[in-house]
Amino acid sequence: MFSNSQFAVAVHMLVFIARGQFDQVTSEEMAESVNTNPVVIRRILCRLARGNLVISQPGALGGTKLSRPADQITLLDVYHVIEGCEAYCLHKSQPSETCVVGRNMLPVLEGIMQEAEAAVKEKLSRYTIEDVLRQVLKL
Amino acid sequence: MFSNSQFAVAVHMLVFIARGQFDQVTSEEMAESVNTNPVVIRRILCRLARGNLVISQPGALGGTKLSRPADQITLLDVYHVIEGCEAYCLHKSQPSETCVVGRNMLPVLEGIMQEAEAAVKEKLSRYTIEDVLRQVLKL
DNA sequence: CCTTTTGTAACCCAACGAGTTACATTTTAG
DNA sequence: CTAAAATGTAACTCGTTGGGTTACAAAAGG
Repeated sequence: MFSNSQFAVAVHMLVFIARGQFDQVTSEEMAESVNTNPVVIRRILCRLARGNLVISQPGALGGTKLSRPADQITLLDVYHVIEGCEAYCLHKSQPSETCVVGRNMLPVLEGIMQEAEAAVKEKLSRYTIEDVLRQVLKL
Repeated sequence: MFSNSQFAVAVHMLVFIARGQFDQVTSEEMAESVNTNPVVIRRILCRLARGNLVISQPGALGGTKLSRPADQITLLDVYHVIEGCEAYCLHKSQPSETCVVGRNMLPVLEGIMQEAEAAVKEKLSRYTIEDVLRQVLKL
């Protein structure tokens, strides 16, 4: 969960796009706001597009826009697109099969971690890109 | 949050110690159950000891025991000891100061992430090592 | 046809996690 | 007093990963 900066950058990008209501935005412009390389932006952009959060157009006058209004994109949507499959990290090596604790620890921990992750998702679902944009502009 | 296996291993260790109610347990025994190197165990053990969750004794017949009953150690206690300071990852490079979004994104995200982390902590506080041990033995 | 932009591949490098060896220190047994 | 067993910790390796960078094919408008 959030072990790299991709989620934060993705939210930043979406908010940046949302602010310029009408026009499309280029990866160059986003890179400048985030202060990183455009390729880093485009890598994340790809995933956002595949997750149907944005629509990108190549070519001159190309760029990216939101696929739907900013108040209909939640941070949970972003989380789903970015975090992929493994949200948390458990044992690296398979614990002992001959020890009761070793044998059963993983499934038990799995259950607890999923519960924790569900709590996070619930929180994230309560914020939209619009909400974040509003908070950003209010500061 | 949980970007490495230390939290899982720490819980594993504590449950392992709790199961052997009376005796002390050696890092060697824990390493066998977790299936890793004893030094990996002792590194985590150190932090658990400094966090007053366990008491370790060097020397022959030495080992480790819980500092208090297993039903008085929550997973939140473990989280506090293991996760240290930075629980989540935001931007790697400081965003643009000249862009409204760039300038204000970090504090806004910080607030949201702290709320998410609080939700996780709340969930973790509801489980004790005793609870986990019971679940493990029931499987 | 030229320019602009996305989409991706390929590479480098720094950071980090985990495993391992080694050893000083502590403590008990004999 | 010495040997053995255990913790505590430093130091090293190695594989993985994240992020930055260059390069280039493909798309699209003027």
